[in-house]
Amino acid sequence: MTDATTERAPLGRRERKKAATRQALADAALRLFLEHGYDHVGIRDIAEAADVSTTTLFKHFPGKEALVFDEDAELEAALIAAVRERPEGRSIPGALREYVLRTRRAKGDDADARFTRFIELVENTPDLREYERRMWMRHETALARAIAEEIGAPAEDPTCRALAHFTLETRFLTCEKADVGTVIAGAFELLEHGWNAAAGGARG
Amino acid sequence: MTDATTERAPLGRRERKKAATRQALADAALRLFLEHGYDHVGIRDIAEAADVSTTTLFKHFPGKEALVFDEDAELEAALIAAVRERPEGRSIPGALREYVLRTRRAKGDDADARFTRFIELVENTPDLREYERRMWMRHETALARAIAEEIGAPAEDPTCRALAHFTLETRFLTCEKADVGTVIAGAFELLEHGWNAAAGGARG
DNA sequence: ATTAATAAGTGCAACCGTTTAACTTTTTGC
DNA sequence: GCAAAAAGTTAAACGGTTGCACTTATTAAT
Repeated sequence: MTDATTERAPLGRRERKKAATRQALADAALRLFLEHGYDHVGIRDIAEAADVSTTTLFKHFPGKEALVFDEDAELEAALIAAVRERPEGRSIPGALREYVLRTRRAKGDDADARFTRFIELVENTPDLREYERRMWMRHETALARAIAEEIGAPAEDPTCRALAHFTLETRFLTCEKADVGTVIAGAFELLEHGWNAAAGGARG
Repeated sequence: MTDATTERAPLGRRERKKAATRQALADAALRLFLEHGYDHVGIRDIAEAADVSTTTLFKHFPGKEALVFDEDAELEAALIAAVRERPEGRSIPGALREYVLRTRRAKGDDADARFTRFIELVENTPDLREYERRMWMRHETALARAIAEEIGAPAEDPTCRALAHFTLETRFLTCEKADVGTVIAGAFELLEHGWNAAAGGARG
């Protein structure tokens, strides 16, 4: 999903053109994907729809899947903040559960039909799901370090890393019949109790 | 890895030839991969080394990565058995931890140098790691059902599914400095305590 | 035994995502 | 102004994968 409202620096003629090309590519890609399905749209189609060559496309995006997703620098910051600035008396996995449940993309609530279709596209396209998962999982190390710092454990503490890993994984728990919220709750059932009971006692 | 010792049914001339071709392909692939590295060996190289055409290769294996891995029907059975036939008084996550630690492929212990090189190949090749992960994770549903059945929970119980998912994931916890065993232990630290403390009390 | 149906294997050309290399344009620093 | 660096563009290729038309070998039915 592309969000063009995040510009601030006074960018020169060149960078403006670059951004425009990038945007044209992302727009064309999303439109075509929604129209014909991810697998039925080729890189060459997208490039032509944006009136550039395929080589130019790959200068802007590292691969076909990346055409659909935006930067995620802010995502990691928010994730860490959820741990660091959690309300008084709330446990770390508790704060993480709240964050995951709050930021999970639900299909029905936001009135934006366009966004709903975007979510469906990702969920129904294995390639895109996999790509999103890899992107999301890259935050594991940062999250693990934040958790460890928060409780004064060594940066590589295995339990902290496991909590980080499992927390991030909750977003991709497969759910056939039960709805997503229930499955996530079930997962944190394990994690919260496990964290509280784990050796080391004085965990926040 | 290929293991030719699992034949039992009296197979006809045709299926014998088929198996031979398949074996030739797998052997050639592994040999070439170890020799030159996964990325430096093309499908066409492997096909030629096995003296078949690329079309034939894809009749036997669904993709390049599959040339390296064997069937995994037995793996799932063993996994389920670890839960079902666990010793008296041992908890389910306890049995799973024991199974995971026992069957994890350690580089140094088995005296087979060939096998060691095979493991290194997989671990150093992102494509192969990903493929192995996907194969392994396919057992999630079966494991979740076995766990649920074992404690008399509904087949789709979210906590059981979460335990299954997280258990399988332990094999792919990234570890930069700490060794694998320590990280797995840290993960089960969470899971075992969480499972014991989770609502439902009478869990075995 | 002949024959029809099935399945393995072949060769080739194509498709698709991605990369390379050569070339042109724009920007930047002197 | 001007040369060097950076970014943009293009056509061609590469590597995994698939489709198609065809040959050959095995099995099963008549």
